[in-house]
Amino acid sequence: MSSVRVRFAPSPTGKLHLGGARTALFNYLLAKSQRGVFILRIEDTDKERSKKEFEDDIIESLNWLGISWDEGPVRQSERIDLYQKVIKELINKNLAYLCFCSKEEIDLRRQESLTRGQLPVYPGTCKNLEPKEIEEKLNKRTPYVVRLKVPDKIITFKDYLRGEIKYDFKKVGDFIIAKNEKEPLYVLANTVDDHYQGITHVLRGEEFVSTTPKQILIYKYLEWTEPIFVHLPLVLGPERSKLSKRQGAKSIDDYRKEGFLPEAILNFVALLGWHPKTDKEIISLEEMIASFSLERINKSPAIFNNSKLYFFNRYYLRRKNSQDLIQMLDFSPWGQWEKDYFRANNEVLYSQEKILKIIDLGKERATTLNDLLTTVDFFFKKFDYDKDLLMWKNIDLDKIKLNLERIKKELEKIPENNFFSLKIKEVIDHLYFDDKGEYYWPLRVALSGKENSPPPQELAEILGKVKTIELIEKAINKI
RNA sequence: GCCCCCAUCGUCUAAUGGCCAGGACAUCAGUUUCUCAAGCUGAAAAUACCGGUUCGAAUCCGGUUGGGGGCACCA
Repeated sequence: MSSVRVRFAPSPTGKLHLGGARTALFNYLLAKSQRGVFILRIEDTDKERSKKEFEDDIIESLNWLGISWDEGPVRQSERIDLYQKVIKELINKNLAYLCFCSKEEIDLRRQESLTRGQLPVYPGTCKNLEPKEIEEKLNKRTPYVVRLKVPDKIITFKDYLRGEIKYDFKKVGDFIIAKNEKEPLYVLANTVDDHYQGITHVLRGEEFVSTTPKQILIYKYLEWTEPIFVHLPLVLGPERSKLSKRQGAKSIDDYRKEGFLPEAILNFVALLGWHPKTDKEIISLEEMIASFSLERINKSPAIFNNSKLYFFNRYYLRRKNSQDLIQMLDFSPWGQWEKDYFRANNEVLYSQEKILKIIDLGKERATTLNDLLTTVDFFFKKFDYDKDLLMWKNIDLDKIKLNLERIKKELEKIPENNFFSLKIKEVIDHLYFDDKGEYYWPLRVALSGKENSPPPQELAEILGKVKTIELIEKAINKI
């Protein structure tokens, strides 16, 4: 059995989005699960729309996701000679011909057909031009395109997921395969590359089903073996239509910038149209490779919803090693905080160890990398709050003040080298009779300025004894 | 308009003729708890509709409806 060779063949006309990432992932998974080869091909035949920046974005996004390729990137713009050779061969075999009809002419006819509710089929005006005529027109430098002759019949082809699909070539007419000998169109260039790169399985979006018969015709004309076609169900946006920039579809790069983790995106996207055999949905790239199979891809389009992506991101973020997280976090606001707070007070920044603890607390409460630090921002900036925030239930502020003073007194007794959350908690737990909140709540507000925060004893440990006492005093003075 | 594809909880999906249609996210409730988050327990929630085949249909067939894709000198 010949080994599997697949490709991901994006056109660099936009950034990589979730749909493209899924197509890339499925190709990658098929290759890896079969010990095959995964090729990255950049389909940049459209010079108008292809941009280097998009190519860069696609490559960077794939790298970031951890989807690696074995061959490429191969750019179609660098293989023009190959396509030219094939175009010539098709013409020589009288399977394709030069068409000198002007674009305006064709467009006009199409409009007419469409308004009459008919299909715009090319009538074959240039199909049987005499060699002399062709030569004349070429000498006059008349612009032309290359059309493929289509048989007057219905052909059926097999899609791996959908089975036999019928297609009537009468409804298409002789279609254009190249703008000229050096400028092939998608149908041609894509087919030629798939053939010469020995592609065994074409996994691509469902939007390509209708071009498949055209490509199959080329395979037949050239007596090439067809690959297996697997048209993936589309990933639909919340508006229930194909993902596009137009509809505000976010790029992988956008998700990265928003603080999403590659493993979350991968896990999320893998489940769009595919499902492992078991109910285990938290699944790593390695596990996907181990359990991937084409049979388990389904046919119906998937509308993605963000809440599950958020869930995955929270899940992976919580389990991420804080040491690794340090490298991934955006610390640029720290400069500002440092100036505002630490420098001004002539204090030292947190030790590496304490930063790790801060991240530990933040990652439990964050959805993305970006809001990790903001959930614990009180560590880094001056904060203020209304004294009413110190109030717990209906207990009046005088009592709260008393409690804070008691906390302060007790904490002052703890030696600095034993100022740990466990010890702090132990001390506070000796203070209350039945309602912890009378002590913990005002302490939290004193240390964070917020009504929601990680446990106050954790905050105290990180802040250190001096800072903690200072913040408690500040709270006392407010009342 | 024409051609093609698709159809299970709100969303992603499992169940490839046969046990109460299972899981995940989201939602709600309880539990835990000083708050938040996380965790744990539970609830509500679906086979689009109409026929047919069959002892038996989410599953096979036909139609209806709905959704999507395509109809470029884009990919």
